[in-house]
Amino acid sequence: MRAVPSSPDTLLEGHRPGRVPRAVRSEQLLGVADRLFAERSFHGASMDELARRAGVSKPVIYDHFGSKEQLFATCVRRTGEALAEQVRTAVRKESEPRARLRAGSIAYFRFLAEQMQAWAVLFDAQEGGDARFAAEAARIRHRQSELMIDLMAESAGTEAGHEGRAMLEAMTLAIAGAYESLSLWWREHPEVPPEQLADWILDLLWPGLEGLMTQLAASR
Amino acid sequence: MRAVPSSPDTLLEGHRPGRVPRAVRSEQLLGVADRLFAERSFHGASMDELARRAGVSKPVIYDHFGSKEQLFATCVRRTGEALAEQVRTAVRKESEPRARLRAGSIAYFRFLAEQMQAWAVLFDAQEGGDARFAAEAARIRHRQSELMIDLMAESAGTEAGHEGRAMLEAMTLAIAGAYESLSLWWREHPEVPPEQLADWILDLLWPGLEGLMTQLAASR
DNA sequence: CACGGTAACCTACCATAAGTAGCCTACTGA
DNA sequence: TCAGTAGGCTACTTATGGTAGGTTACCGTG
Repeated sequence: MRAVPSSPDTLLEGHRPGRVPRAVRSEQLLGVADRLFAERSFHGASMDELARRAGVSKPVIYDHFGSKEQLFATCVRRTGEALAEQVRTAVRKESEPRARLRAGSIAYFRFLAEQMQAWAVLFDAQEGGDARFAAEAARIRHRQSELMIDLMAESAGTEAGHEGRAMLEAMTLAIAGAYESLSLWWREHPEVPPEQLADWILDLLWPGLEGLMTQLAASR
Repeated sequence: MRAVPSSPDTLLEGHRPGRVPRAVRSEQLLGVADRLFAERSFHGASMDELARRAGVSKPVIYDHFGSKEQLFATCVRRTGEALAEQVRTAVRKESEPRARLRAGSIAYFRFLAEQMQAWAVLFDAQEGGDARFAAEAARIRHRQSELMIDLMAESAGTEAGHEGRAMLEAMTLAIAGAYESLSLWWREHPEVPPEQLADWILDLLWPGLEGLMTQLAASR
């Protein structure tokens, strides 16, 4: 075999076929992996296919990412960060707590709608099955909700002490879980607009959230 | 080889070693599988080890359950049903909506506390990784929350129509997701008592929930 | 302008674990 | 007594994550 390294999946400018600088290769591999995981989900994606699609041999991938799980974790983390960034930006455009939460929620669902692909990577992970990225998934969820709460608190000036700390963390995660599940439901009902989803979940969460915040502010 | 089938994991009365009626073997296998999945999580558990522990050969397991995933799904479903039963019973002991939700929540967390093992089976699934039991997990989550809402509605006499239907379903799932995430958090903070968890999440969800219910009742 | 060192890659292989084909054997009822 | 069958077993195949060890293009230096 070993014919001309026939144009791989993604054409990188410059470095014709083979031989590409490490950073570039990494990026390319992550891109291909993102797509692959998105369409086949973690378990269904094989490293052999990934290698084939990337026009590269398996050891190259292992040299870059160590293991399938690490590669997956990296993909998830990147997507999670992009999502967080979107939300953060949207939230910062508003000043009133409820408006901020609403804006953040809409941004969140919009991101999912645009990046169904990335979305799949993010959530099939937890659904998907192995308990292996629990850590990664949890971290994302954690950061996501912490972000929203923090951003809300920005305007409320709350900073809970002792006991309230645990509660805040727990509630934060619970909320993130609610968003996650709702996102899953949305997959089967894509006709519902993001704003609608946001309004629903705000109606559900906001009253209690407001109560918790004033309660925290009082006991500080 | 083929020595005396040396006492397997679980001694079944009657049928000494080998040869056991189908139903009994099924039950025994499910028991061993429950424990195995609980300690090793789906991916980490191998069918070879399961067979070894059960004192049986692999094809027997496949004859009973078809595949590792089906076996796992069965375990999850059973546990989910047990959980639902606990919750249902607890909820029925109260009559006021809020009290019912609280009782259900406490029962939910108590179940998890007592059955950490079963719990692991239920939730590592989603975390765990493969997107393969998504269906099963979703179904459980769905039923779980539907149950709680239905039981609450029992006393409120609400039965939404058209549009509200979708919202109710979505919110129902969101709530289940919140409980799930909270349960995950609880694993790292077992010192918090179930009642405390219940109160926290009630403070978070109840106000909005009440609002949604009256809103539905009005638009009916 | 050789030329040694290293970064980027590859071929071939191993190990594990899911799942299967085909045979054997203890019990049951006629 | 003796089929017929439910309950089991051994021994394989296949798929796939992961690795050992060698090969070639590139680049800075004497």
